[in-house]
Amino acid sequence: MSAAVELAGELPYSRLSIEAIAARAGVGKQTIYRWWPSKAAVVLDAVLTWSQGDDGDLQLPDTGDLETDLRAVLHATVDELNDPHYDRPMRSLTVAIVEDAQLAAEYGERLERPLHQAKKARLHRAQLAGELDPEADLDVAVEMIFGPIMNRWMTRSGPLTHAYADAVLATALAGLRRRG
Amino acid sequence: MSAAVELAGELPYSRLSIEAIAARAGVGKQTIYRWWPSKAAVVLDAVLTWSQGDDGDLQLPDTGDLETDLRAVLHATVDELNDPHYDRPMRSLTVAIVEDAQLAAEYGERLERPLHQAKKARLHRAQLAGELDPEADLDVAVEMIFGPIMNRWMTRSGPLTHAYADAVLATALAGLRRRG
Amino acid sequence: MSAAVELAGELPYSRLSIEAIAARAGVGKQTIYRWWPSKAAVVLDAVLTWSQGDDGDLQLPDTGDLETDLRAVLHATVDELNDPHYDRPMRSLTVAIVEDAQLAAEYGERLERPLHQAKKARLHRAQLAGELDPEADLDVAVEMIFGPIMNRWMTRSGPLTHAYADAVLATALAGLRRRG
Amino acid sequence: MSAAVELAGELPYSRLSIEAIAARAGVGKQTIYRWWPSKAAVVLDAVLTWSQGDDGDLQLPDTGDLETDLRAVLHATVDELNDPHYDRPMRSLTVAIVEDAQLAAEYGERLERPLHQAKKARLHRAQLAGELDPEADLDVAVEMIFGPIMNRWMTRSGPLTHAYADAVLATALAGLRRRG
DNA sequence: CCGTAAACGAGACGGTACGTCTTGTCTTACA
DNA sequence: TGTAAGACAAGACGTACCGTCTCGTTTACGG
Repeated sequence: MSAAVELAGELPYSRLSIEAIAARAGVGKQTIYRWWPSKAAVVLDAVLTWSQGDDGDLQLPDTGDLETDLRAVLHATVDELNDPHYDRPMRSLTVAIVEDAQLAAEYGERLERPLHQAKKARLHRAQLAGELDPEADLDVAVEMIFGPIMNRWMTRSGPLTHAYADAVLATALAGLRRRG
Repeated sequence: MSAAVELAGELPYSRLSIEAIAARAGVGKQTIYRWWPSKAAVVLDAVLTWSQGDDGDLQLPDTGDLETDLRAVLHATVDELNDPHYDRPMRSLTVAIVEDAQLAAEYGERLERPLHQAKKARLHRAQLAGELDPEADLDVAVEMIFGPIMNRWMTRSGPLTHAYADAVLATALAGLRRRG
Repeated sequence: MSAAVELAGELPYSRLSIEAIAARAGVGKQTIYRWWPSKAAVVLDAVLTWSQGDDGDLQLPDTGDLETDLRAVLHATVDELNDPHYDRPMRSLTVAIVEDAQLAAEYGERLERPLHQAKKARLHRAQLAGELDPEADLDVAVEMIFGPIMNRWMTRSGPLTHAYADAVLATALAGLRRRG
Repeated sequence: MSAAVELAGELPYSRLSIEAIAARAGVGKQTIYRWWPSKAAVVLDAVLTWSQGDDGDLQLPDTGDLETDLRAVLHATVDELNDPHYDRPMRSLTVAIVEDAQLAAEYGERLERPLHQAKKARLHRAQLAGELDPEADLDVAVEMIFGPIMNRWMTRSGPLTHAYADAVLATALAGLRRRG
């Protein structure tokens, strides 16, 4: 239910109760327990449902210039991460994932992997176009670009700005570009 | 109290109760509430106490070859992150940090920043030695190297191996090295 | 629950905890709070349940001789008050009543009044038979007979014996008998 | 300390805490524990201190007419019992007495007995004057007169009025007067 | 078109933990 | 030396939720 997303947007994960979700949804507790094994699973499904609009555009933009395209994606990502409506439910989900390996696997399968594949596909096209080193490991490459940003978001180790995203992107691409 | 670390090593954060910590420490609950405002703060102090041995060696190795030195540090980091005795309390702390901006700030101040400074100092020496681009933003540089690894640890988005660390390091340094 | 009576028979009221009653009854604390507003109310209901056997015999003996009948009742009352199994829960209930006017009202309604009415009815029959002054206020009369005994029990201002009860009864009846 | 009386006048016994008494008196808790073994003992001493003004007039009025004199005493007693400033601390003390036989003994010794003796002395003079049966047990007589009133006060089994006191007194004296 | 069974809302239940309060003991620091 | 101040271990308070378990009551499908 999307009632879970509402509440996840209002409360930190630890304050989020199945009881409250059920009440908000106008639903008996048992109905929730019938369909999900844990609060974490509810949150995962809630976030999945909520972000299902994204599922269609599993295609990153491709103008022919990788850095331009990725910059657009990173800026959008940064904007989302700075938007409380996205930030709060996502933090709840992240908490669940950090605690629970089982859930992390399901999250990886259902939400992260498709996104990862889309990013990797864009990098692969760039590699074929000679923009990137043909030897580069593209899984690592995706994580070089997005990992530092996600890490800064999670730990709030610094301000999450377009400028930061640009710096990360520039450095990562510099390391990934064709040598020699 | 280090009794908190013990329990944090046995249970996920959500199952970790102040009641249990107090009982294990042979202490009244009120004593804990007197000194810490929340479970999260207890966990932070517990981890700080526990890792205080590290506080002295705020000096990264310096053999003259940056990549060798960082590789050693990253391998050690990866090994720690793969050790359940370190992983479990650290995940508890991470959960607390993801949920609570206040705590994240305190964590940044007391544990992360000194480590960050040490890493940055090593990079700075490499920059002076001409191993890195003199224009490079070293804060970003540190996060380029450690961010992807921490992110993979947290989200378990892939195996956390020495090889992965090496790949991240190589790519990051390639992007940071002197151009032209 | 009659588990409350057990505990009320073992501990003074101030040491009697809802936690302990719940544990002894094999019941969650919330279940008690759901049904009773306070420890006092639990004790009242416990005593009511426990003494419900008495509810049927709301008829005092009537041999035709009032003093004989009342003596029997008073002796039984004194014996009960001297029996720890009765004394201890009853003291708990009394403490609750002395402290809490609300509870006193409910106690009066549900336990004391029926007993009072039964006593008054016996006195009324005696009054019709000419054993008592037709002008006597029978509510006062009941309290003249039982009040001093209950007061001695509560305050332990002296030994609570059959002889004492007899002396009270004799004096009270002397004051209540037909004048002239 | 008379600070205890203040608080006993504001709160029911169960809410009265040694901590609060100490704080109100500007005194360390330990100082209280040094001098009194329990909260009950503090309350007893507080009430004793507070009512020590009465200690002098251990003489009941003696106009020559017993009923008139006792009526005056009973009316004063009833008025006190209906005055919250007296009622509340006294209820606290009563609760302590009902629960604790030890304290009841001390209370009997230090507060109740002198009053009882004064009442008994007045009855004794009446007995000598031929107003009462020379055979009457005066201890019982005192309790016949005061017991019903104290009992009605404690249990709130009915309104505590001058009229009630008069009725009790009249009945008791009727039973105690010279027979034949 | 109706009987029946699944899923439902509601919410009581035995429990665990919360964060607060008080108890009686023990320690510190000042006067 | 004695006292206020207050930390401490212990444990009860009353509340919030947990996950399980009946309860009737809708729906909605197969006979």
